[in-house]
Amino acid sequence: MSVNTTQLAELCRVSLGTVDRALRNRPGINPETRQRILEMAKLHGYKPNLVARNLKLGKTNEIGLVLHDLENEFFSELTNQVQEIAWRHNYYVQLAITRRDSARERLALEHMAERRVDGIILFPTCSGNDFSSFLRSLDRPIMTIGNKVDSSWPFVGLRDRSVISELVEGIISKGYRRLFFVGPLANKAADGNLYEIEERYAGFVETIESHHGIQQIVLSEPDYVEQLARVDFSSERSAIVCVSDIFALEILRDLRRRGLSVPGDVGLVGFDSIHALRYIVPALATVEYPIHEMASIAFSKILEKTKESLVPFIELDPVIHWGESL
Amino acid sequence: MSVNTTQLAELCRVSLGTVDRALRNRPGINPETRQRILEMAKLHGYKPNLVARNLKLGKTNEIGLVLHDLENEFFSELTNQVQEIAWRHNYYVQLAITRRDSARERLALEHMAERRVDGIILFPTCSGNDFSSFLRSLDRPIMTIGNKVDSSWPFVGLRDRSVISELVEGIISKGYRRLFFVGPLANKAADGNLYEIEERYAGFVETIESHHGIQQIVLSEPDYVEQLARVDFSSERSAIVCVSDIFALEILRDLRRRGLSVPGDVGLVGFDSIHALRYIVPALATVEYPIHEMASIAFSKILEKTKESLVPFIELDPVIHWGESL
DNA sequence: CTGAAAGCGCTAACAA
DNA sequence: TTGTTAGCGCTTTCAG
Repeated sequence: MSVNTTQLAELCRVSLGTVDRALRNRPGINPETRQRILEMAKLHGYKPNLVARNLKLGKTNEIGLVLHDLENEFFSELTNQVQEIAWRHNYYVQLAITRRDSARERLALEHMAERRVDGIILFPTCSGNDFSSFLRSLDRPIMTIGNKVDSSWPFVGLRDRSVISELVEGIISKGYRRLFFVGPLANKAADGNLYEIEERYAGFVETIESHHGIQQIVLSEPDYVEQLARVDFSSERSAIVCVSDIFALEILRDLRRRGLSVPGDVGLVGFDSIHALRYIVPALATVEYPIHEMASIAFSKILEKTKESLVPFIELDPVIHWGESL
Repeated sequence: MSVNTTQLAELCRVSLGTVDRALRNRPGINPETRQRILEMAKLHGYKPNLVARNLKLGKTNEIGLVLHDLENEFFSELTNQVQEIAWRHNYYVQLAITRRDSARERLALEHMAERRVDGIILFPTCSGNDFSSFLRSLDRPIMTIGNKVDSSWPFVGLRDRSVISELVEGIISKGYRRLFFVGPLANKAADGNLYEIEERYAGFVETIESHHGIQQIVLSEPDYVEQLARVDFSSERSAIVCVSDIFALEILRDLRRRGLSVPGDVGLVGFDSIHALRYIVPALATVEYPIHEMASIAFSKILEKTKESLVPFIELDPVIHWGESL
C-alpha cells in the first residue's frame, strides 16, 4: 500500500536523486518538480523507511534506557523524564528492564548496541572490571546513573553521603539516640552494584561515629519489618533511616498495627519522595531525588558524546523534606 | 573497533556467504570453517548490525507502545508487563508518551510506523473517523487498549459497565442513598477519547436509575475536591465513586482534613488498585485492573496479526476489592 | 537542474 | 562445501 522512493521516482518519472532532493528539501531542484513529487508522495502515503535511512546514515536517533524496573516510582518518573527530553530533541527511546538480573542487563545492553542506538543511559545492576570492559566493548556512549560503575564511565548521581550526613545530623539534633539503617546491603551478588546504598550507609556510619553515644543498628535483610517488630522502642529514643520510601511505608504500616505512633514512639525517614507520600499521615520525612535534572544531564552528556574527553562525574544535591515523622 | 561481516570474510579469507552461514548457523558449511569464523568473530568483537538485518528482512522484532504517561501507576505497570512479555518473545519495546496530546500521539504513531515496528500497542487519547483512518494509513498491526477507537480496531479493555454496575449495586445494598461520580468527563476535546470513563459513567447511571430514590451527582471538573468540600454529608448517606484511585486519595486527604471519617461519614471507592493503597488507612475499596492479562493479550494478538481476520474485541473482568472504605 | 551509480551491512538465491 | 551476486530503501557523490 505504501510506496518507497524508488516507486515514487517511477511514478513521477524522475530519478531517485530528484525524489530525494524533493523529500528532504535539499537545494538544486526545480520548485515545480519538487511540488509535483511532494504531492505524489502525499497522495500515495509515502513514509520514509527509517530503518534504511538509519543504516545509510549510521545513526538512529535513538537512545537506550536500561534500568531495574518500573514498579518503583523513581524509575517510572525517570523514564518519563528521559522520554520527554528525548522527544524534544527528536530522539526516541528503546526501553529495557533488567529486574536486577545481571545476565539480563548484559543481554539488554548488547541488544542496544546491535540496534546501534546512539547512546545508552544505564542504571546499572552490575559492577566490577569485567562489567566495565563489557561496557567498553559495546563501543557506544554510555552514561551511568545512580549507581557508579567505574571512574572510566560518565556518571550522574546523588551526593549520597553528604545528604545522609545532613539527615543524620538533623536526626541526632532532634534528640534521637539510637538510629536504625534499613537497606538491602545484603543482596550483594558477586558483581552486584549497590553503590548508592553503600554510599548512604557510609554516610550514615561516618556521621554517627563523629558523635558520642549514638547507637547504630543496620537492617540489611529483607525481613527488616520482622526484625523491627522485635525491637522495644520505649527503652531508647529511636529513629529509622530507610534507603527508600517503600521501606519506610512498610515499616510505618507495621508500626501502626502495633499501635506505635510516629514520631511519638519512633522517628522514621524515607528516600525518593514518591508521589504516594502525599496521601500518607504523618507526612514522611524523605529526600527528594532531582530526577528531572538527572535525566537532562544524562541525556545531554550522551549527545555531547563526552565519552572521549574528560569523563564527567556529576553529583547532584537532593532536597530534604523534614515532614512530620521525625 | 568492531568488525562487520565483510571484514570478517576478509579476515577469514572466505566469502560473505560462508560468514553468514557460520554466524547464523545455517547448514551447508564445513564445521571447521564455521569454528574458525566464529572464533574470529568473537576475537574481533563482531556484533551483528540489526539495522541492516532489519532492513533486509523487513522485520524489526520491535513493538511500539504508545500511552498517556508513566506517572499513573497503571501505565507504568502496563509498560512493565508489556516489556516483560516482549522480552520473553525476543521483542523489544519502543516507548512513546503522549501526555494526552493528540498531535503528539499522531506524531509518535507516525514515527513508529516509519521505524517499521512490527506492531503497536496503543492506549489512545484520540478517537473518531479521522483518527481511525489515520491509524489505517500506518499500515501496521495495531492493538488498542483501554480506550476503544472503533469496531475496526482490535481492542482489549475492561468490562467497565458491568463492573461499575456491580460496584454500584453493592454500594446501594449497603444503604447509601446519594452517589457521587468523580471522573474527568469534561476534559473531552473535539476528538478526545474518553471511552473508559464514559463507559463507567454509563454503567453508573444505568444502575442507579434501575433503583428508586437514589440520588446521583456527577463531578466532572478538575475542582472536584473543592466541590465536595461544599457538600453536607450529614444530610444523606453518601458514597463517592471515583474513576481512579488517585482521585479517591485526593478526596480522602481532604475529608481527613475536614475531620470526616471514611466510611463513617461518607463512603469512598477508587479504581485501578494501585500499590500505594497498601499503605492507606482505611483500606480503600477499589477495582483491580487485570493488567498482566491485558498486556499479554495485546501482545499476542499483535503477533498473530489478527488485523485482517476477525477483529478481536475483548473485555476483561476486573476484581472488586471492597476494602474498608464503604 | 537532473540522472546514474555506489554503498550502508546483511541475507539468500543461484552458481560453481 | 563455498563463492558470487543482487537487493532491502535510502543518501550522496559525481557526471551530464
